[in-house]
Amino acid sequence: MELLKIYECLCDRTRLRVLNLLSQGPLCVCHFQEILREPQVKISKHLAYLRARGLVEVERRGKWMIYELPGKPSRELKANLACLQDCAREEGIFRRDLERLGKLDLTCTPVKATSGATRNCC
Amino acid sequence: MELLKIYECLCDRTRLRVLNLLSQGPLCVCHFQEILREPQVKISKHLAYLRARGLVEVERRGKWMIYELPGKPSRELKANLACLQDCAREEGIFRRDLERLGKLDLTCTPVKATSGATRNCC
DNA sequence: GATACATATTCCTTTGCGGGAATATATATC
DNA sequence: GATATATATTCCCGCAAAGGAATATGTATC
Repeated sequence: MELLKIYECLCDRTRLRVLNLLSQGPLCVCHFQEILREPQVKISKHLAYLRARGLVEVERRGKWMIYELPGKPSRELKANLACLQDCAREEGIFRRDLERLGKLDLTCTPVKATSGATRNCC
Repeated sequence: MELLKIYECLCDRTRLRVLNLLSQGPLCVCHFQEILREPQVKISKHLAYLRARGLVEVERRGKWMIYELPGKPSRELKANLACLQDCAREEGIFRRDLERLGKLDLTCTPVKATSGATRNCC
Protein backbone atom coordinates (compact mmCIF):
# COMPACT_ATOMS: atom_id res chain seq x y z
CA MET A 1 0.00 0.00 0.00
CA GLU A 2 1.35 3.34 -1.02
CA LEU A 3 2.27 5.58 1.87
CA LEU A 4 0.78 8.71 0.30
CA LYS A 5 -2.62 7.04 -0.03
CA ILE A 6 -2.62 6.29 3.68
CA TYR A 7 -1.91 9.90 4.57
CA GLU A 8 -4.59 11.11 2.17
CA CYS A 9 -7.04 9.03 4.19
CA LEU A 10 -5.76 10.48 7.44
CA CYS A 11 -6.02 14.15 6.51
CA ASP A 12 -9.69 14.59 7.38
CA ARG A 13 -11.04 14.92 10.90
CA THR A 14 -14.08 12.69 10.38
CA ARG A 15 -11.96 9.92 8.91
CA LEU A 16 -9.50 10.17 11.79
CA ARG A 17 -12.36 9.79 14.25
CA VAL A 18 -13.72 6.82 12.33
CA LEU A 19 -10.37 5.05 12.27
CA ASN A 20 -9.77 5.79 15.93
CA LEU A 21 -13.09 4.16 16.80
CA LEU A 22 -12.39 1.18 14.58
CA SER A 23 -9.17 0.51 16.49
CA GLN A 24 -11.48 -0.81 19.23
CA GLY A 25 -13.34 -3.17 16.91
CA PRO A 26 -15.97 -3.34 14.16
CA LEU A 27 -18.82 -0.84 14.06
CA CYS A 28 -21.92 -0.21 11.99
CA VAL A 29 -22.87 3.09 10.37
CA CYS A 30 -25.62 3.92 12.84
CA HIS A 31 -23.16 3.74 15.72
CA PHE A 32 -20.76 6.07 13.95
CA GLN A 33 -23.68 8.47 13.55
CA GLU A 34 -24.47 8.34 17.26
CA ILE A 35 -20.91 8.70 18.47
CA LEU A 36 -19.69 11.28 16.01
CA ARG A 37 -23.02 13.11 15.87
CA GLU A 38 -22.65 13.77 12.19
CA PRO A 39 -25.24 13.34 9.42
CA GLN A 40 -25.59 9.94 7.78
CA VAL A 41 -24.46 11.08 4.35
CA LYS A 42 -21.24 12.44 5.77
CA ILE A 43 -20.40 9.21 7.57
CA SER A 44 -21.32 7.06 4.59
CA LYS A 45 -19.22 9.04 2.17
CA HIS A 46 -16.13 9.00 4.32
CA LEU A 47 -16.52 5.27 4.89
CA ALA A 48 -16.79 4.80 1.12
CA TYR A 49 -13.64 6.88 0.70
CA LEU A 50 -11.75 4.72 3.18
CA ARG A 51 -13.09 1.54 1.66
CA ALA A 52 -12.09 2.51 -1.88
CA ARG A 53 -8.53 2.92 -0.62
CA GLY A 54 -8.38 -0.27 1.40
CA LEU A 55 -8.31 1.32 4.84
CA VAL A 56 -11.49 -0.43 5.95
CA GLU A 57 -13.46 -3.52 5.01
CA VAL A 58 -17.21 -4.06 5.06
CA GLU A 59 -19.53 -6.93 5.73
CA ARG A 60 -23.30 -6.85 5.56
CA ARG A 61 -25.25 -8.21 8.51
CA GLY A 62 -28.97 -7.98 7.81
CA LYS A 63 -29.86 -4.35 7.33
CA TRP A 64 -26.58 -3.20 8.75
CA MET A 65 -23.18 -2.66 7.22
CA ILE A 66 -20.38 -3.55 9.61
CA TYR A 67 -17.11 -1.75 9.01
CA GLU A 68 -13.76 -2.86 10.35
CA LEU A 69 -10.04 -2.40 9.85
CA PRO A 70 -8.43 -4.72 7.27
CA GLY A 71 -7.76 -8.24 8.50
CA LYS A 72 -4.31 -8.23 6.91
CA PRO A 73 -3.05 -4.66 7.00
CA SER A 74 0.19 -3.80 5.24
CA ARG A 75 3.21 -2.98 7.33
CA GLU A 76 2.83 0.73 6.62
CA LEU A 77 -0.84 0.75 7.49
CA LYS A 78 -0.29 -1.14 10.71
CA ALA A 79 2.45 1.27 11.74
CA ASN A 80 0.37 4.33 10.98
CA LEU A 81 -2.76 3.06 12.68
CA ALA A 82 -0.72 2.26 15.77
CA CYS A 83 0.74 5.77 15.67
CA LEU A 84 -2.70 7.29 15.27
CA GLN A 85 -4.13 5.30 18.15
CA ASP A 86 -1.24 6.34 20.35
CA CYS A 87 -1.45 10.04 19.47
CA ALA A 88 -5.26 10.17 19.56
CA ARG A 89 -5.20 9.31 23.25
CA GLU A 90 -3.89 12.80 23.94
CA GLU A 91 -6.55 14.73 22.04
CA GLY A 92 -9.92 15.51 23.59
CA ILE A 93 -12.13 14.79 20.63
CA PHE A 94 -10.79 11.28 20.19
CA ARG A 95 -10.96 10.47 23.87
CA ARG A 96 -14.56 11.63 24.02
CA ASP A 97 -15.41 9.44 21.05
CA LEU A 98 -13.96 6.42 22.81
CA GLU A 99 -15.90 7.24 25.96
CA ARG A 100 -19.13 7.41 24.01
CA LEU A 101 -18.26 4.15 22.35
CA GLY A 102 -17.77 2.52 25.74
CA LYS A 103 -21.15 3.69 27.01
CA LEU A 104 -22.80 2.56 23.81
CA ASP A 105 -21.41 -0.95 23.99
CA LEU A 106 -23.03 -1.47 27.40
CA THR A 107 -26.52 -1.05 25.96
CA CYS A 108 -25.76 -2.82 22.71
CA THR A 109 -27.42 -6.19 22.50
CA PRO A 110 -26.16 -8.92 20.17
CA VAL A 111 -28.23 -10.33 17.32
CA LYS A 112 -29.36 -13.35 19.29
CA ALA A 113 -30.88 -11.23 22.05
CA THR A 114 -34.57 -11.71 22.80
CA SER A 115 -36.18 -8.26 22.98
CA GLY A 116 -36.12 -4.72 24.27
CA ALA A 117 -32.84 -3.86 22.57
CA THR A 118 -32.82 -0.61 20.64
CA ARG A 119 -30.06 -1.88 18.38
CA ASN A 120 -28.75 -5.26 17.43
CA CYS A 121 -26.39 -4.49 14.59
CA CYS A 122 -23.11 -5.10 16.39
CA MET B 1 0.31 20.33 17.91
CA GLU B 2 -2.98 19.13 16.52
CA LEU B 3 -2.83 15.69 14.96
CA LEU B 4 -4.97 16.63 11.98
CA LYS B 5 -2.58 19.44 11.05
CA ILE B 6 0.27 16.97 10.92
CA TYR B 7 -1.58 14.66 8.58
CA GLU B 8 -2.58 17.58 6.36
CA CYS B 9 1.12 18.24 5.94
CA LEU B 10 1.80 14.60 5.11
CA CYS B 11 -0.83 14.18 2.41
CA ASP B 12 1.22 15.54 -0.47
CA ARG B 13 4.00 13.63 -2.21
CA THR B 14 6.40 16.57 -2.48
CA ARG B 15 6.05 17.36 1.21
CA LEU B 16 6.62 13.72 2.13
CA ARG B 17 9.82 13.72 0.10
CA VAL B 18 10.93 16.96 1.73
CA LEU B 19 10.34 15.63 5.24
CA ASN B 20 12.02 12.35 4.43
CA LEU B 21 15.13 14.21 3.30
CA LEU B 22 15.07 16.46 6.34
CA SER B 23 15.19 13.40 8.59
CA GLN B 24 18.86 13.19 7.55
CA GLY B 25 19.62 16.80 8.49
CA PRO B 26 19.16 20.43 7.40
CA LEU B 27 19.00 21.31 3.71
CA CYS B 28 18.76 24.42 1.59
CA VAL B 29 16.22 25.04 -1.14
CA CYS B 30 18.67 24.56 -4.00
CA HIS B 31 19.47 21.07 -2.78
CA PHE B 32 15.82 20.17 -2.61
CA GLN B 33 15.56 21.33 -6.20
CA GLU B 34 18.43 19.13 -7.29
CA ILE B 35 17.32 16.03 -5.46
CA LEU B 36 13.60 16.22 -6.10
CA ARG B 37 14.05 17.66 -9.60
CA GLU B 38 11.08 19.90 -9.18
CA PRO B 39 10.75 23.61 -10.05
CA GLN B 40 11.80 26.17 -7.50
CA VAL B 41 8.35 27.62 -6.98
CA LYS B 42 6.95 24.23 -6.12
CA ILE B 43 9.64 23.54 -3.53
CA SER B 44 9.36 27.00 -2.01
CA LYS B 45 5.63 26.86 -1.68
CA HIS B 46 5.59 23.47 0.00
CA LEU B 47 8.30 24.57 2.37
CA ALA B 48 6.24 27.65 3.20
CA TYR B 49 3.24 25.39 3.81
CA LEU B 50 5.24 23.21 6.20
CA ARG B 51 6.73 26.20 7.92
CA ALA B 52 3.36 27.88 8.49
CA ARG B 53 2.24 24.73 10.30
CA GLY B 54 5.37 24.27 12.39
CA LEU B 55 6.67 21.15 10.65
CA VAL B 56 9.94 22.81 9.65
CA GLU B 57 12.05 25.72 10.80
CA VAL B 58 14.19 28.07 8.74
CA GLU B 59 17.42 29.93 9.20
CA ARG B 60 19.05 32.23 6.72
CA ARG B 61 22.73 31.68 5.91
CA GLY B 62 23.87 34.29 3.46
CA LYS B 63 21.91 33.93 0.28
CA TRP B 64 20.59 30.56 1.33
CA MET B 65 17.65 29.49 3.42
CA ILE B 66 18.40 26.41 5.48
CA TYR B 67 15.39 24.31 6.41
CA GLU B 68 15.33 21.74 9.17
CA LEU B 69 12.95 19.78 11.34
CA PRO B 70 11.86 21.53 14.57
CA GLY B 71 14.39 21.44 17.37
CA LYS B 72 11.69 20.59 19.91
CA PRO B 73 9.07 18.55 18.09
CA SER B 74 5.85 17.64 19.89
CA ARG B 75 5.32 14.04 20.91
CA GLU B 76 2.86 13.50 18.05
CA LEU B 77 5.16 15.02 15.48
CA LYS B 78 8.13 13.00 16.65
CA ALA B 79 6.09 9.80 16.49
CA ASN B 80 4.79 10.52 13.02
CA LEU B 81 8.15 11.55 11.61
CA ALA B 82 9.66 8.35 12.96
CA CYS B 83 6.85 6.38 11.37
CA LEU B 84 7.34 8.16 8.06
CA GLN B 85 11.07 7.59 8.08
CA ASP B 86 10.53 3.91 8.80
CA CYS B 87 7.90 3.42 6.10
CA ALA B 88 9.69 5.53 3.50
CA ARG B 89 12.58 3.10 3.52
CA GLU B 90 10.38 0.62 1.66
CA GLU B 91 9.28 2.91 -1.14
CA GLY B 92 11.45 3.48 -4.20
CA ILE B 93 10.98 7.19 -4.59
CA PHE B 94 12.10 7.93 -1.05
CA ARG B 95 15.07 5.61 -1.23
CA ARG B 96 16.21 7.22 -4.46
CA ASP B 97 15.94 10.65 -2.87
CA LEU B 98 18.16 9.54 -0.01
CA GLU B 99 20.68 8.09 -2.45
CA ARG B 100 20.85 11.36 -4.34
CA LEU B 101 21.24 13.19 -1.07
CA GLY B 102 24.19 10.97 -0.18
CA LYS B 103 25.97 11.62 -3.47
CA LEU B 104 25.29 15.30 -3.16
CA ASP B 105 26.80 15.58 0.28
CA LEU B 106 30.10 14.18 -1.03
CA THR B 107 30.56 17.10 -3.41
CA CYS B 108 29.14 19.68 -1.05
CA THR B 109 31.85 21.88 0.41
CA PRO B 110 31.35 23.70 3.70
CA VAL B 111 31.37 27.48 3.95
CA LYS B 112 34.97 27.67 5.09
CA ALA B 113 36.22 25.84 1.98
CA THR B 114 38.78 27.59 -0.17
CA SER B 115 37.67 27.25 -3.79
CA GLY B 116 36.29 25.06 -6.55
CA ALA B 117 33.08 24.25 -4.73
CA THR B 118 29.93 24.53 -6.78
CA ARG B 119 27.84 25.10 -3.64
CA ASN B 120 28.58 26.20 -0.15
CA CYS B 121 25.14 26.64 1.33
CA CYS B 122 25.11 23.63 3.62
C1' DG C 1 -46.32 -6.26 -2.09
C1' DA C 2 -46.50 -2.28 1.03
C1' DT C 3 -43.96 -0.26 4.63
C1' DA C 4 -40.13 0.88 7.59
C1' DC C 5 -35.43 0.98 8.36
C1' DA C 6 -30.31 1.26 7.27
C1' DT C 7 -27.24 2.72 4.09
C1' DA C 8 -25.47 4.26 -0.50
C1' DT C 9 -25.45 7.30 -4.35
C1' DT C 10 -26.39 11.30 -7.16
C1' DC C 11 -26.43 16.10 -7.95
C1' DC C 12 -25.09 20.53 -6.76
C1' DT C 13 -22.31 24.22 -4.67
C1' DT C 14 -18.39 25.90 -2.34
C1' DT C 15 -13.73 25.89 -1.04
C1' DG C 16 -8.96 24.87 -0.58
C1' DC C 17 -5.06 23.21 -2.78
C1' DG C 18 -1.56 22.13 -6.34
C1' DG C 19 0.86 23.85 -10.34
C1' DG C 20 3.12 27.32 -13.21
C1' DA C 21 4.46 32.09 -15.16
C1' DA C 22 5.78 36.22 -13.79
C1' DT C 23 7.43 39.25 -10.46
C1' DA C 24 9.32 40.72 -6.02
C1' DT C 25 12.73 40.51 -2.28
C1' DA C 26 17.08 39.73 -0.12
C1' DT C 27 21.96 39.01 -0.29
C1' DA C 28 26.61 38.92 -2.19
C1' DT C 29 29.91 40.61 -5.60
C1' DC C 30 31.93 43.65 -8.58
C1' DG D 1 24.73 51.08 -7.59
C1' DA D 2 24.50 47.51 -11.16
C1' DT D 3 24.39 42.67 -11.59
C1' DA D 4 23.88 37.83 -10.42
C1' DT D 5 22.11 34.45 -7.40
C1' DA D 6 18.76 32.32 -4.12
C1' DT D 7 14.38 32.32 -2.61
C1' DA D 8 9.59 34.09 -1.76
C1' DT D 9 5.28 35.86 -3.29
C1' DT D 10 1.49 37.04 -6.36
C1' DC D 11 -1.81 36.00 -9.76
C1' DC D 12 -4.17 32.82 -12.33
C1' DC D 13 -6.27 28.32 -13.57
C1' DG D 14 -8.03 23.65 -12.90
C1' DC D 15 -9.41 20.11 -10.03
C1' DA D 16 -10.58 17.29 -6.27
C1' DA D 17 -12.82 17.02 -2.21
C1' DA D 18 -16.16 18.24 1.46
C1' DG D 19 -20.83 19.19 2.65
C1' DG D 20 -25.83 18.80 2.19
C1' DA D 21 -30.55 17.80 -0.01
C1' DA D 22 -32.77 14.61 -2.37
C1' DT D 23 -33.17 10.15 -4.09
C1' DA D 24 -32.03 5.28 -4.77
C1' DT D 25 -30.96 0.64 -3.09
C1' DG D 26 -31.18 -3.30 -0.21
C1' DT D 27 -33.29 -5.83 3.64
C1' DA D 28 -36.68 -7.20 7.11
C1' DT D 29 -41.46 -7.25 8.63
C1' DC D 30 -46.16 -7.31 8.24
